[in-house]
Amino acid sequence: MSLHVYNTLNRRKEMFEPLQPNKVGMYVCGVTVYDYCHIGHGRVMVVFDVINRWLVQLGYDVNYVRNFTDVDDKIIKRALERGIEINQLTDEMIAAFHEDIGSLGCAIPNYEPRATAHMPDMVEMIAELVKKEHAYVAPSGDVLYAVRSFDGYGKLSGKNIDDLESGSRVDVDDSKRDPLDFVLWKMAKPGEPAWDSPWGEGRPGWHIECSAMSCSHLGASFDIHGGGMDLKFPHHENEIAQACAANGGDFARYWLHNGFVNINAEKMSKSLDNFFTIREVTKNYHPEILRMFILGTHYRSALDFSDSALDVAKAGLDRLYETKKRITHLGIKAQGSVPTAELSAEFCAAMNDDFNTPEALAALFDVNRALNKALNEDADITELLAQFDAMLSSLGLVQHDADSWFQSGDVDVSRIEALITERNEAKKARDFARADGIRNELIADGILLEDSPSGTTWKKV
RNA sequence: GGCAGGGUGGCUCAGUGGUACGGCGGAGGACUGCAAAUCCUUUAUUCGCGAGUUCGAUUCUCGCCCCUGCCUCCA
Repeated sequence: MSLHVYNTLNRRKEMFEPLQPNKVGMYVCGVTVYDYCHIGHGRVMVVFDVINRWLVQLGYDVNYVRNFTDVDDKIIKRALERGIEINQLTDEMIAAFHEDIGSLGCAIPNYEPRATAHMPDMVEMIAELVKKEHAYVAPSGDVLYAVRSFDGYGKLSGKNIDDLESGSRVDVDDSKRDPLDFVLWKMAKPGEPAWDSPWGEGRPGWHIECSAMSCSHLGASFDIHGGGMDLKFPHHENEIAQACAANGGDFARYWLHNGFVNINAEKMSKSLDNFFTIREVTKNYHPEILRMFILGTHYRSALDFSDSALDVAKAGLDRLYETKKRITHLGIKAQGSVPTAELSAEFCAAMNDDFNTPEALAALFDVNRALNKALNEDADITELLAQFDAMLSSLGLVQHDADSWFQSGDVDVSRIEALITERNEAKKARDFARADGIRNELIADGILLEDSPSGTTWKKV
């Protein structure tokens, strides 16, 4: 079965066919860098990391682009509050972003453009829109996009302009020809960061940067554009209006949107102030647990965040690491990568069906069980191990050393090892009272000893 | 008000026109000096409620109830 993806544009699953055979251009909306990433951001990054991995697994040459919004009102405000330069803030947050997202096991995209590095592209696109009369200069001096000048406006989000206005919460602004018109170029107030433009010193509106950066890296028409569900309207709608009107291309052909992360059945967001940052959560839970948690639910569904959900994710991940640990201790290594044709049919079908990671995980656990069974029976595991490995790397899971997975934290390793040696001697002498005494002593410290034919190991519990 | 998505066992999460995947948890067993891990067996006559279509619906249609989201910055 070939890859099918749910395309928000047409509200159905479609067979995925890239513009150029074997090549995929994918743009994902990144973050505005004024604060640390929360779990919701983490979800987007993990989801599209897995999508990227799968496209690569399918043999596509993927050009993955993810931007940083490093000019914006919130950034200006935050820098002012902290009394630091804007660049200092954005550099700091970009570094933190890389740390956080990297800890989640996400590969770095091919390009990570910053808005401030693409001013000429934006100015050029705005000029084109003005020239084609899709944009106009308002009395305030701001350049606005005229939504009614673009026929397809509302197609992505399934809205029409008149409906939007009837029940609208859109601010009425006299300088706008239509309340839904949005800013392309914003005139700078004194003290604000500003760039030159034919309309005076100012800065770009939020939406134009993604149109300009995606087209500049991927062309006027490209394959995939992704992001969180909340960006569907107005951000992505506006991106389409800008890019299509300016370039005349298709812009993105497949629009992929991931669902929200919820807290107590409510959307996690900055505005509701009910968010957890990645670094907060990973203080208590290994980041890979967060990744497992994210992949346990289909990317388009809502994901309910709670400690108990993370505990469940951890339990599942532990199970996979147990297998890896057994294999590691037996000194067996996987032989290279597995071509897609040889990957488990169930796993492939799941991933090809709009990246159904929960179902893919079910296939993974089936292989996990088969592998342990084979190990118990001392059978040949070459094939199973290759499958196991390929699935894990497709999902970006179990990427750490198995022993350190179970042994992380503050522990006195030499003391544990000494006690293991002492206990082994006691066992040899059939002094089980002493042996159990040692084990209980360690259990009190959160250290669990496990005997196996290949020796005694320990882990933190 | 408009539009969109959802309600599946103790929890979680898939899925399908022919009585339901996986994980966690529970129970029993094998293995073990005992454990742990692993494996095996078991744990929903049932998929929000009502009606319809059908030989047959959790899956399709209609109505209802409830939840969430978008319509303003937001991943």
